[in-house]
Order: sequence, then structure tokens, then C-alpha cells
Amino acid sequence: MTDVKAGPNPLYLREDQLHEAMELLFFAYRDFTTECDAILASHGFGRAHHRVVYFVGRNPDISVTSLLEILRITKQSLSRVLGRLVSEGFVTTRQDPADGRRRLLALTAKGRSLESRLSATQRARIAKAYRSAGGVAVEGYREVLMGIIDEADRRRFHRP
Amino acid sequence: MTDVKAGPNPLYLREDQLHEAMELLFFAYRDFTTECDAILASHGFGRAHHRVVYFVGRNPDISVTSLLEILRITKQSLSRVLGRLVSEGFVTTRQDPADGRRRLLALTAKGRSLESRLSATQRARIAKAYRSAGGVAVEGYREVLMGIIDEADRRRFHRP
DNA sequence: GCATATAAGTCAACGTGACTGACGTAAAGG
DNA sequence: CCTTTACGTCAGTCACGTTGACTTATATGC
Repeated sequence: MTDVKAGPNPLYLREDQLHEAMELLFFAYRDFTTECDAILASHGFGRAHHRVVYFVGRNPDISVTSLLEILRITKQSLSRVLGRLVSEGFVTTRQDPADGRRRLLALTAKGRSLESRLSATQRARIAKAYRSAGGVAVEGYREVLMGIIDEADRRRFHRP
Repeated sequence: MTDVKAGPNPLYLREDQLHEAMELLFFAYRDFTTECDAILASHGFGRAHHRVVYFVGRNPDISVTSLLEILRITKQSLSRVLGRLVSEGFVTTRQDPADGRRRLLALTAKGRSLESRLSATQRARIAKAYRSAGGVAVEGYREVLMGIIDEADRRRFHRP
């Protein structure tokens, strides 16, 4: 868009540049997640618990099925993780008043506290990267990641 | 750099923007890896095998210790994965002529073939995203991901 | 030359988090 | 009323990470 093709193959489409992009994603994701693991481990939790706490926190009163669609795991997998979070008082379930089959999930105060401890470290890492890269780079980061994400999932990121 | 601070808190540092950045990374990484899983599964392999095949392919004659440092897993974990790749003829080990304690890892033709099938799908995904985002966005993607990556790992990406 | 350090491999036990398949129950809806 | 949907659960499996202990081979410093 901003940089109309300078020929059939711009430099950034060379194979080594594509490999660099893959490795950037690999290392960034790895370093992005490792900091939280210590906090999670202190509760005997893993990354699966983090993902549940995060998405329930960001989507209060989400149904189990919706959460499964976000996480793309089986209900049996979610069950073990969610079961512990509920029984240990991080997440509450209540019946949907509009549709009694649905269970609506939400964080308790304890759950919000855990979620905010976890998110804070990741937000700080992103903020540091955003700040040092600047607004133009942030927009580029968004555009490229949107392009990597499956078309079906892109809807999630429509801006107001 | 490109966009010097417009005040104490530019818009892209707002909490919801940081959450968006986190979710972009989560969904991009997930969608980036899922395509390869089918190919891997057809060999009875998982993502750990992919990572080994990829990094050995990109770093011929890498030592076991160096590979462990990249992957940040224990040698016992690597052992199971690497052992299968060697015994099934995807990876070779040979003694380092300069230091007999080291084993140098490399892909066989079979290993290169698997690696290239796997990488091709991921390269295509990145290329599509890069192409549609353009050169300026690509540079932004690189800058932000570099900022997310631990300082110690950033050396890996120094350009010529 | 010997002691120590390094590189690699191995045995054992364990935990998390995915999966499949089958079954049960409650509520909604045509 | 019957089917579909939402949820939960029992049972078994597998990938992939962990810790800890121990061995073998080679390199290196004193």
C-alpha cells in the first residue's frame, strides 16, 4: 500500500527475509510468554490457565462455547483447566438468564487480581517495544500480523 | 524514532491498544503454526520436531548445546525428539573434527525435504502478509518484534 | 600427567495440556 | 414430541516439557 511494488519481487520478499520474519515471531512469542510462567507456576497453573483467565477477563459473561471457539481446543481440554479455576475461586459460572443452557463465565476479584498481575508484565513488554519503535512501526506491526492471521479471525480486530 | 512522542502518552500506548497487540501476537502465532501440524502429524511428529528440523536446517553443523540454547529446553526433552529424527533418517550427527566432544547436526536429503515442505507453507503465509502490508509496514513489524524479544536474543537478528 | 570442566547421552519419574470417543443431562425450538 | 444445542464427564492416549542422577568421552588448565 504505502510502498508500491518496486518490481516483481521487493527485497523484503526474499527467502532470507521471510525466514527472519518467522524467527522474529518464534522468539517474540517465546519471550512474550516466559515471564508469566513463573507467576503461573506459583499457583500450579500453566499457560492454558492464563489463556482462560485472560479471555474471560476481556470478555465478561462469555459462554463456554464462545471461549472454546477462541481457544480452538476441545471441551474436554478446557474442562480440566476451567474446572480448577472455578473450584479455586478464580472464575464464576452462572446460568444465562436468556438461555438456560448457556453458562456465563466471569472473573472473581481473585481472578481479576491474577489476570492483572499476568497482563501487567506483558503489557509492559509491549509498551516498551511500542514506545521505542514509534507510531508508524506500530501500524506496520498491526498490518503484518493481521495479514498472518486467518481471514476468519481478523474480524475480532475491527476498530471503532 | 520515526514518530517522536506527541506527548506523555501516545494513543498507541493506551491499555486497549496494548491488549490488541497481545491478541494479535496470540492469534498470529496460533494460525502460523496450525497449518504445519497436519504435515507433522502424518509423520507422527509434533511441533518440537519442526523446531529442531527448522533450526538444524538453517544452522548446518550446529552443536547440540547451541541447539539447546536456541530452543531453551532441557537436553532430556531434546533427546527424545532428536533421537527419533536421527533414527528415522532426517538428521545426521557427526563428531566435530575440531572438538571431539561436540556432535554436529545436519539435515539429510529426507530432512531437507521435510523442512522445505514445512517452511514453504509458513513462508507463503508471511509473504502474503508482507506483500499486502508493504515495505514500510514490514519495517515496523521488524522493529516492534525486535523490541518484544529479550535483549540477549536480539543479536541473532543483526543485519549485514 | 592429573584434575577439573565441558559436551553429550541415558535412565527414571512426573506433570501439563492437547487429543479421541462415548455417554448423560438439561434446555431450547421447530 | 423430537431434535438440536450447550455443557459436563469418564476413559484412554500422546506430545512435550520438567527434575535429578549418573555415565562416557574429550578438552584444557595447572
